[in-house]
Formats: sequence, structure tokens, C-alpha cells
Amino acid sequence: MQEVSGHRRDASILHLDLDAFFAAVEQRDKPSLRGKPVIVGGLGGRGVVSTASYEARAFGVHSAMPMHEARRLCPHGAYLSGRYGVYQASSAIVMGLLAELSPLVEPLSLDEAFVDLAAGPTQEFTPHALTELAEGLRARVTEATGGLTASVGVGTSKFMAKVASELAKPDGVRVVASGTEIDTIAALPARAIPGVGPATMERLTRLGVTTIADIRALSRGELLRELGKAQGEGVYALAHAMDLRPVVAGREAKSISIEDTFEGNVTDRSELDAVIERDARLVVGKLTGQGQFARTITLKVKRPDFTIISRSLTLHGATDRADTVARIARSLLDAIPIETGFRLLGVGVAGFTEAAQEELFEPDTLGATVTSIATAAPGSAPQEVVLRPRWVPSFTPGADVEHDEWGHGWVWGSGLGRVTIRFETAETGPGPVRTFALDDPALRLVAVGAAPE
DNA sequence: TCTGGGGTCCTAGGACCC
DNA sequence: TCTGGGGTCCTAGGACCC
Repeated sequence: MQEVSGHRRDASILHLDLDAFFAAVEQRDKPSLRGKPVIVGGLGGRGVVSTASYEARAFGVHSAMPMHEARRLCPHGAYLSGRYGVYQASSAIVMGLLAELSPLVEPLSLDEAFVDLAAGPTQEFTPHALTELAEGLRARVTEATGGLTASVGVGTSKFMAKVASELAKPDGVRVVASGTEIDTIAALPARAIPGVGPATMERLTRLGVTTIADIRALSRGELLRELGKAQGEGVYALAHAMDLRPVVAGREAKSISIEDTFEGNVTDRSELDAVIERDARLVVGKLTGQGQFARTITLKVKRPDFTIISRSLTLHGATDRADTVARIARSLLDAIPIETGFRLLGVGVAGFTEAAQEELFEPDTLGATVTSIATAAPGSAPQEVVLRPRWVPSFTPGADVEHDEWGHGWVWGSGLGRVTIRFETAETGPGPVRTFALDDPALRLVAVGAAPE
């Protein structure tokens, strides 16, 4: 059930953004990393940066940067794989604090949310009162999360609130008063408008646009011609600070997917099939966890040259069976040449329903399945491919451990059958470092926050 | 040793229907 | 001696966001 807010004259939309969230959680729980460059992300050869601490940003490291480039820029940083369960727990605490301000809270991700203050108990919307409210919220966030900081912006629309929190970063408050919207955004780069990414920015640059004020100098017709209807209208409206998008609480996901980037490109069909089986199970696990069924199954692959190919099939009924999802995904792969190999494969479901409408068989896919059986080499035994689970507890940098004598620690690094641990917690201050054999019975990985979402 | 994972929304063409 | 015109659904790809 969705609740929705409407259009307003007061600055009554609040946007909160936790500063360098994942990295800040690591610095909170690992005192030896406070004040140091910390980079959270994929540590494999093809990983990218998820979050960089402000100390790491000083070296030029930022989100979405390939990890090898981050290591080149900041060789002495602490590189950690994420502890998503821990991030989720801190996020839930913050979302709980936001819920005290209003029933209309719209999370955008673990570290970001909009709040419609007009739907809550807030009475006063003067800049002064809003600043106090935001400062109070920030203090409660820091207190309740054990030291995380948030930036908070307040404005008359989602766009203005988001711009405000961006201007408040890090660790600050900004209220954009009603009537000052245009002046606030005029000098900002056009990229500050949500929906203007690299491709759109290039088009705008060709029109001579750098700032939001430059967009305002273009006619609506010019923008629509250059950007198309939906995007043109959207960019035009936001550049003029017109934004009636409501804060919507309780949005429900419309699709669920799992994808894997392989360490090397994969050409082997039986290995791809094994990945499909595993991912189909994971996807269906989430689906059934929500008590839902899905009608559309999607298979996605990425070639070594980064071109993405997707194939989907919509069933007449809806399914919550992993074997059905896997079988359809496999038949979709049949239609894609695999000679080049793939660097990524993903399985997704969409078109949710709350009731099973499974049919005995789907004529569309039956044919494809029969074809794939018929084309298998005669006499070749089905090849068993043993896959590592997508995620296993391991002594990966950043992971939590417990030692019988030394207590709680985290993995600093491992190799050659050994693992180095630093023993410290949020409360202890920087702790000692010790090295153990990987199979030391006194040392255990702790499950807390280990599983990615 | 180039470039993640999990999502959303839009476009455009074809099928199909009235 | 051909051209309707919407509306909806499905598919594939692309841009974008965090």
C-alpha cells in the first residue's frame, strides 16, 4: 500500500544522506582505520569501488572506479570487501529515526531517503525551525549509530532537498528556503539534475550547456527535440525548479535479479548452465521470501567487449519454482551465440503476482527445451560442473572473526595458509595485530553482517 | 591487469485487438 | 487502386541512479 504526498509551498521535504556510508561503518568498527583512506568494494580483479572514505577521496578515489585504478592512486589505503548485514543494520536504525519525523519516508538506498515532513507532526517550516529539526536529527543519527554522520537538506521539492543535502556535505545541514530555489541551482553543473548522466550531458554540451542556468536559456522545444519527450520535459521542469514528484512510502520492488561477473571470460556451456541453476535458486529464494510469483524471466549476458545482451520470456502463468526459472533461462541462452564467451551472466524475474498460476507446460519454452536436448552431443554424459557458492564465509579483508583468547577482530589480509588479524572493536581503540594459520581451531569467522543482500 | 551489482524508467517496433 | 487509429502487451536495448 503506497502513501503519497502532493504539492507544497513550504520547504517540507527532507533528504538525508549518510556520509561515505560503508567506509564510515568500517572506520567506526575498526578504530585503527579512523582518519585513514578506506575503500570498500569488490576486491577481485574486476572489482570496482563501492564507497571511498573522505581520506581516500583526497587521492582521487571515488565510487564506481575500477579497483585496480584505486590501488594505483592510493596504494596505502585499506581495501575491504563489504559487510552488508552490518550496513543494513545501521541503515535500519536511521530509517527508524526518519519514521519518527513522518510516516512518509521513501528510502532510495541503504544510505539515503526522502521524508515528507508535512505528513508528520512538524508544525513550523521557517528556515530556522527546519535547521534546528535537521540538526536534531543529525545528532540522533550519530548517537544511535555509534558515530556515523549524515548530511541533511530541506527544500520545497525532492530535487531541492537533494540539492540541499549535496550542498551540506559532509556532515552538515542546508535549508533551501521557499523562493530561493532558482538562485540556489543556477550555477550548479547541469549534471546536478537527476536524470542527466554522461550521455545526456554530452548532448547538452553540444548545445553549449554547462550549468543549470544554461539549460534555462534553452527553449522547451529545443530541449524536447534534443532529449526526447520524457527526458526533455523532466530536465526542463527541474532546471526551472518545478518538481511535483511526491514522496512515496512503501514502494515495492518490480524485479529481482542476480548477476555475476566472472574472474575470466566463460565460454563453457555447462559452466554457464551451472551459474544459471545457482542464480535461479538465489533469485527464487528472494521471490518466495516475499511470497510472490513471477511471470517474466530474463537472462542477461555481457560479452568481453561489454556489449550487453538480454533475452526475456513472459509466461501465461506465474511461477515460484527455481527449476522453471532455470529451465527458461537456459532456453533463452540457447538463442545467444556463446563463442565469444561472457564476462557476466545474470538471471532475473519480474511481473510479480501474489498467486501461482503455474501451467503444466509453456508451449513457447517447450520447443526450446526440446531443441536443446536434441542438439546435445549424442552419448555425452551431462557434465558435472562444481561451482563455488556465490558467496562463502572466507578470510577476506574486513571480515569479522572471533579468537578464543584474543576476542573480536577483523581480517587484515591472508595468504600462504596464514591470516593476519587486528583485534579491535568500535569500543576498544586501535588494537594489536597477530598472524595465525588459516586452520587455527581457535579462530572462527563471525557470521555477523557477512551475507550480501 | 581496464570498467560491480541491484535496481528504475523510457523508447521503439511488432503483435494483437476492437 | 493498398495506407485508420488507438490502446495494450511483449521484447530488446539504453540511460541512469546509488
